[in-house]
Amino acid sequence: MSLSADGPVVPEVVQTDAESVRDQRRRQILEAAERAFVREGFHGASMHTICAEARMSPGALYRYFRSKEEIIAAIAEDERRRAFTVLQRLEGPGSVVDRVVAAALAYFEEMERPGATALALEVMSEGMRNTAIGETFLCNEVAVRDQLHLTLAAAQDAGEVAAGVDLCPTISMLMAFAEGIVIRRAFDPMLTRARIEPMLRCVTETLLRPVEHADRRLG
Amino acid sequence: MSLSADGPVVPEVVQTDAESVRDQRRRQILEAAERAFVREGFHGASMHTICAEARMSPGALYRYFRSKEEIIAAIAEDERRRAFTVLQRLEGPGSVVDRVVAAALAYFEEMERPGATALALEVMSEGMRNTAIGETFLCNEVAVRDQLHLTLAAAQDAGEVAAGVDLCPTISMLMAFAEGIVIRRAFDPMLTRARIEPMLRCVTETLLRPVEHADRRLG
DNA sequence: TTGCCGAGAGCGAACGATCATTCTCGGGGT
DNA sequence: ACCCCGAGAATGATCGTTCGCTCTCGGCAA
Repeated sequence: MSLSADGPVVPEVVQTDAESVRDQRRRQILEAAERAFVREGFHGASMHTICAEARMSPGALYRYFRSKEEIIAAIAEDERRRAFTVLQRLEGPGSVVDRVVAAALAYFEEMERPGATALALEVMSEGMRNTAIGETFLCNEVAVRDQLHLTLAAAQDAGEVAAGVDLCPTISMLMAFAEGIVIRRAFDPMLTRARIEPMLRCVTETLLRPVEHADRRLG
Repeated sequence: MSLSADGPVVPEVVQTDAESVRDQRRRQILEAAERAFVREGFHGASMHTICAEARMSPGALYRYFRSKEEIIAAIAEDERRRAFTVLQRLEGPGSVVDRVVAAALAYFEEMERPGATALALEVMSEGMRNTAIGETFLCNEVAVRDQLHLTLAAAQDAGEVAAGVDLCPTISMLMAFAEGIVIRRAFDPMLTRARIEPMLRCVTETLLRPVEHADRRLG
């Protein structure tokens, strides 16, 4: 990065600070916008509301974001990045079931942030239409699915997942279950982590075991 | 209701026809609004768009609905009613697992209607804020939960569901799973009924079996 | 039959409010 | 001196809603 070896040039600290100030302003706006969107939705919240929430004039705000759409896109991308981060748990220690459950629990914890679920629902709604936000959302879905596939395929090779399990629909089921729990948790205070975990683990084990077509009854 | 016993008054048939025409217009508007909302969301779609979709002028439309909010509420209530209807499957023949799975499959079929999932997501988003639509949504959630509780409690009394199963969180899990599958299906064409059914059945059986705390490994 | 009547459906321009965005301009740092 | 930042008024567009008007149609007196 240093262009000259000895000249005092512009100290990197200053440049970093300057960028940091700009980034800080952007983050301030994004956090304000997030609060506004949680309260009133992407289309329900006006720029004036966001400005008020960020304690900024429209003129100032528009120096950092070119449009409302750009703010929404940035927030959707943040959401994407955060959701994807929990998949690091897939590379931790323990059995494959342990790791999948750990990732799911981390996801639930992540979504406990106030309004996180409301925001996710908003992103999903937007994702159903063919907007740019939808692109981001679908891209993330594919990335999550790929990551899960890598983990489960390795576990299957190692004999930890039954050979007869068709991974793709199984992954869909796991993702559906996790997503469904997140949404339900927003309305249902009974769904604590302590109550979720054993069932989640049980279901995960069931899904990764060989398919049993025999008609079973409870004993 | 009849003020005179023998007078010819106004024949009821005429009145019925008049109401039918009005109901037909209302349904025409609701269907148009639904299409518009699916395309652009509750807040994204304007009354002009809805009017164009319904081939009506604003003046005409406002004779049938007092506000946009009223249209949204009517659509949310339709959604609620439809979703609740599938629970009739809980009273059909077969084991409790059969019946729960049948209800879930009926729900998936119901949600295959174009845009149904988009609409449901929109209703959920709105439901997260404390609007009147949220009231409708939560009311429906409770009704579904109660109905499931009745069925499962009866099955538990009959010994068909393990006595150790805590029904309330189990019901939450079942609902979460079903809802998650519906949402995922909107993005994932792989989730056909044929692929879903065995896994759904397997998971349902697992959830209704006694909790096993012992650490199990695949054989 | 003809002509007039009132009711209600429907139309589309128009309303005030609010939307996202831009313009103008004063103040502070270099 | 310059320059960029930020404030806040102003912009045209669009929002949900209303208003004044026309058209249609059934009933009734002549």
